[in-house]
Amino acid sequence: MEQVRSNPYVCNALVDMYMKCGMSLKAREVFKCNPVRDVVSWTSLVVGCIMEGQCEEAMNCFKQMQSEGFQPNAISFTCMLNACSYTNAVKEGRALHAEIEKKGLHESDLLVGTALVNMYMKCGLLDKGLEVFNKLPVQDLVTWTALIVGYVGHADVEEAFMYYSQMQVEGFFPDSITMTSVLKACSGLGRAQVGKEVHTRLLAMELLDKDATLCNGLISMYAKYGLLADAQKVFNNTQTHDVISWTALIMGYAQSGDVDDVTCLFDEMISKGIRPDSVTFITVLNACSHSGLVEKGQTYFEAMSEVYGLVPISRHHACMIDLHCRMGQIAEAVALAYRLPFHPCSSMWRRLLSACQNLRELEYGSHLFEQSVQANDNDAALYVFMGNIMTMSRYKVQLPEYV
DNA sequence: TTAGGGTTAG
Repeated sequence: MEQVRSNPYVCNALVDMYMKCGMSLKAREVFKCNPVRDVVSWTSLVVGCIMEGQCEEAMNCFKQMQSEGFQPNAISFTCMLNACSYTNAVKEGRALHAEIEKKGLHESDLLVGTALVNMYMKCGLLDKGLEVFNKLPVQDLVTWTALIVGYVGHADVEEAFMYYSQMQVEGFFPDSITMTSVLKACSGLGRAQVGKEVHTRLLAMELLDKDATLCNGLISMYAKYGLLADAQKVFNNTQTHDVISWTALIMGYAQSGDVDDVTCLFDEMISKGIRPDSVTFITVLNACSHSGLVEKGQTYFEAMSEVYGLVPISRHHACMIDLHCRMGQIAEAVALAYRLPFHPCSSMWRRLLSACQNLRELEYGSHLFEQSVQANDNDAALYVFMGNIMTMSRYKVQLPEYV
């Protein structure tokens, strides 16, 4: 065993394995015992930190590696650029870019170039990402996809489609990762026809049988456009359904206002052995709220924690408050808000005050207004609601005199 | 002999 541990290659592989298995303490132990630490051992440590979401720690490791005299290479730069893109660390990313340019690594190594493009795009510096992309001596499918993903991620879907076309003109054939992003762009484009064309393309590429993400993306896209028959057809033609496929379909029906279909689908999902999750419940509770089904909503809300062990978050509570507000049950809505396990957020205060405005509830309104401005006195909407409540409740009180 | 690039839909 000692012989094995004294071999630097074995030590590096061990650090990498432990880090990738989430055993960072064990990895660090092996790292410390490594007789010949080098840029590879340090990089394994850096990658492990990034995988754990400890990007700041990754940057510290990178600096410490340099202070101990190890020069970063193309691989360590690539890893650090990833850390920057995860954390939006533009300043650090730019500093790495400068070092990379000094060494000419972006020109000699396409993986470094792609990581640079990706870093700028993820951080929202789209023009800079495009500039780096254009200056690369060569690009490949991954580099093009990084560019497209960047535009889609920042809701610039027209640009994304433009580069999707240009990529193909340049002779690069999209794969399932490219298409996942293109599909996401279709949902945000506002033109269902383009989505249908992408669907036809996916069928021709024979990607749908192999990729559940693409199928779910298609269901979701059709649901968003209100094309329920198309969403249902993709769902029916898909071999296996997970909670995401079911919820996407349920969302489509909820959007069309058909609460009976929503509850039927929910029951069917359960009967197939798929457990609903937090998002499924937000969808179902919203559907109940829009249809004014207080008791049904209450039943789902209780089942969420009692049957499925899910802890309601702010959005679930907001649905229940909204449900009572819609039904004019202001006392119940206020009671819910005061029983929350956290302070009501500003949208909840606004929802409650808006209900008071509609109901001309001066007493509840005044009380809620005081509470809400104590929590958030910068929200101008609260003052507007209160002004309206006062004006309208005065009208309500005076009304009998004029009748 | 060991470390690196693009996706995750509801």
